[in-house]
Amino acid sequence: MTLNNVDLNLFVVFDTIYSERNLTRASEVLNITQPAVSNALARLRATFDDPLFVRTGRTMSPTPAAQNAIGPVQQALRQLRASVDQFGRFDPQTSQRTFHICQRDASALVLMPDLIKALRVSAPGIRVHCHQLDRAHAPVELASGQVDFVVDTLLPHRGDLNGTPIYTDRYVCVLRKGHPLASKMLTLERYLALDHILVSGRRRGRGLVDIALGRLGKQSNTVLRVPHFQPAFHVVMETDMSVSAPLSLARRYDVIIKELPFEPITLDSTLYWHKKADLDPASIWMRNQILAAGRRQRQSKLRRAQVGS
DNA sequence: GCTTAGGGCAGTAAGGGGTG
DNA sequence: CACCCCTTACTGCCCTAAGC
Repeated sequence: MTLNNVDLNLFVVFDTIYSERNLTRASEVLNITQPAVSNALARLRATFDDPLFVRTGRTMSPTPAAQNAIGPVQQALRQLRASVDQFGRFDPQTSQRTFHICQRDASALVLMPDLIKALRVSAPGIRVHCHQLDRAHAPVELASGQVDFVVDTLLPHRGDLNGTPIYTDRYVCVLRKGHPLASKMLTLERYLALDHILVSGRRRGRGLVDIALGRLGKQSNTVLRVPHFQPAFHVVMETDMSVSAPLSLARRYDVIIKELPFEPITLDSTLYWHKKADLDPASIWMRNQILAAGRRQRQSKLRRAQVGS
């Protein structure tokens, strides 16, 4: 028996006849005429190559083959009905869905604690898997469904992706507590004299800070290059080196924060998703959760203190 | 895009078997 | 034997594919 040649409605008829043990009552339940049920039963008999139900007095008794089939059929129908009921709905309280998010460590460090804290309350069954951002492959991964969301400053423009800003951050200079410059004004000369850490996922090329300094005809003294911010902060806290990092991230460490002594570098974090997920209730719900975490991030920044110069 | 032919399914009507 | 109820034959409707 191949399923593509079988009308799956026949299994609903099978289940109803089994429950009612009577074709006339089954027809009333199914809201079709009795001969229609009889014809459906004839097709079921041809499909299963078994009488399935035989008349014993005034009832239709199931054959051993029907007895064997009814369990799996009823289980399959239950699953189908549950799927139909769930279609187009998303209940965060009961969902077991896993969301895959590609992002850099900076946005993960800023967004995830707040996002996950909120999810543990509103959606305890939901899982979040964060993946390292590969900007070149991110659009393809979104299109294939391997990844649900990408958080990045800028993705190559594609018509099949949608994006909305989450929060805007700006770069600041980070020093350890007790650093010789901790209580001094950070001038451009003093900044250029520091040993710097460059955080970049790329193996070569200038960072945002050196691009800005380049416009002034200057260059920082970069002595360490790392792919993530977390090791950079730990090195800063143990040495007299400095790192230029997003303010919202710097605030999470016990460090001295100074405004950069040149043109401000802003960073617009954007949430990207594929257009095919536009109307997916689960995707809509998660987008709102991420955007809400971004809003809370902005509000907490406004509430907190000024940065030194 | 329209027409037509064919297949599948449900409905009606009639027939027939089983039961009380 | 009357009644219940299943099966069968026939009909009409709908959908799909092929041809133009």
